[in-house]
Amino acid sequence: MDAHDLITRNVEEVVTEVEVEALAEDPEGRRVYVGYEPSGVLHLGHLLTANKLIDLQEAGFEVVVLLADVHAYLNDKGTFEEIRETAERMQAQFLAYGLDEERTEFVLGSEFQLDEDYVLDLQALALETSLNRAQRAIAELQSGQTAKVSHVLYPLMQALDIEYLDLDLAVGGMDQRKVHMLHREELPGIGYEARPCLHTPIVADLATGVGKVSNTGSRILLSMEDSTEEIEEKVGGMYCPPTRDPGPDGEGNERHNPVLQLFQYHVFPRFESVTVERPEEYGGNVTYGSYDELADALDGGELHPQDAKNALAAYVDELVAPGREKLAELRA
RNA sequence: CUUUCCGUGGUCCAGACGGCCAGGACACCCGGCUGUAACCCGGGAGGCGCAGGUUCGAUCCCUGCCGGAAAGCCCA
Repeated sequence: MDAHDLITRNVEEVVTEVEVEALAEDPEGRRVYVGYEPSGVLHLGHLLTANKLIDLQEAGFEVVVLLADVHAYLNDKGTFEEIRETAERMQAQFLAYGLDEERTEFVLGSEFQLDEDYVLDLQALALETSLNRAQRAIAELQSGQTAKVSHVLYPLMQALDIEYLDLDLAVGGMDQRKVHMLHREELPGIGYEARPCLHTPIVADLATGVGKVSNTGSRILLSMEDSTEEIEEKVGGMYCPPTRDPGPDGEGNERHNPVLQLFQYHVFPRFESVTVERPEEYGGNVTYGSYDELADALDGGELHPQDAKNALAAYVDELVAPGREKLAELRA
């Protein structure tokens, strides 16, 4: 796989193609980042962007992981002390998951976001940006809650981080695209150059298959701390019609097949092939060399959802195991 | 600081004259149906912000407190 394919595989949006193609010409030593609000336990959502970072690392990029403690603080996630503690655990889990320690730089937001230059640029950006524009870029805001001033500061800082971390590329889920667009539109206004961005897809709700909507926190959440048994149980409960393309639900919400999505975005990028173990009664073991082969088999009825789930649970377990051990170690 | 409005299961809402088991939707848990899940069917857990007062009796009326929202200037 060449650099460009590696950079853009499983990506939902590339902003812009031209800029990213230019990066792909000579990726060695380029800097890319993802920012995360520190969270004690990684879940599959984190790992989706982490997979992209691993791809980019393989393509020659230097990876910066921003542990956004100040952002978490602005989002009312606790005291700085608590937040930094979870940031440390988060870092350990990312390394256990497979980020190359030699080529990954972990940066705490507070290391530079409180510097005078940064703060003054933040004021400049605040002067440039309409309240409405900033408010629309806020990623997560509880439905009933009223926006606080901290909430509009949040996206402005994200935009500025990309400059201050001296990056060549920004990565985030589709939920971050508004922030990235704010960055691209407003940063030139204060004298900086906008950077290209990659947006990874957002996997549908594991329990219902509904995409985009909900965000109320799914019933099923697969995380680094799940035991093998918990993973089997959770995967067993996932929504999985025997098709690639489930129709909309009763309310007209678009649905996806999250079991297939996990194979596509989490399993195949990290394994050469996938072997589904099945009793003879159901046709015996089968091996798929690509996501499409597996998805076609499910869609065509040759692969039963239960068997697909059994295999998925086994692979997810393998992906999560190193991080799970690391967590146990940290807690001991 | 002052005024007004609001505070019912996890969430969003009902509720009455003060008394009758405080209802519903969605979510959640258990079981059935499916070789998975969903759908469907059956069952279940869970609530009146706090403290006083009035009353035979308060989730409902009164006072205070806590918490949330909006307003305060000019036009008058």
